[in-house]
Amino acid sequence: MPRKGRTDRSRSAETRVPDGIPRQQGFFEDVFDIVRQVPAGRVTTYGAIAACLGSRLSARMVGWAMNASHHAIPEVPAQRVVNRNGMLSGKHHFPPDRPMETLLRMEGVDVADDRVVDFKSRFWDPGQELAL
DNA sequence: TTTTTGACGTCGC
DNA sequence: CGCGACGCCAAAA
Repeated sequence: MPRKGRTDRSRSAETRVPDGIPRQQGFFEDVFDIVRQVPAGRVTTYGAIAACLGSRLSARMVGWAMNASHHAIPEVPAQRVVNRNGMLSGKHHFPPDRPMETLLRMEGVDVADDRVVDFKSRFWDPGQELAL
């Protein structure tokens, strides 16, 4: 199909549907989709998601995508995504009314000192689960 | 359009 | 064992 004169990059402004709902923007969708598949009470890491996407993407992109997760639909449980240390690195980015730590505790994940307790057990590998 | 940043990860010193 | 620098790709300014 013939590509219009504009570049693919500039579709950002056009990716918005008339309803006002921002459509998932490429790479973001992949990240959101994986995060949404993370079961409650479980956590995953940026690197795991990045690896699941093909390792070609850096873990940074995952974090960057999560930044957009706030306006993503449906809501993305970003609280279940932590760094490889199990630290709630993004808690500072959560709404004050709903701290990341609180959300995790609510799901049954014990958090102490901004770290997931027994992170290893709580870890949910998207690459392994989604490989089915 | 180019430049900077970004909720990380891994290698190096 | 602790701290520093680089890399990765994409989006926002």
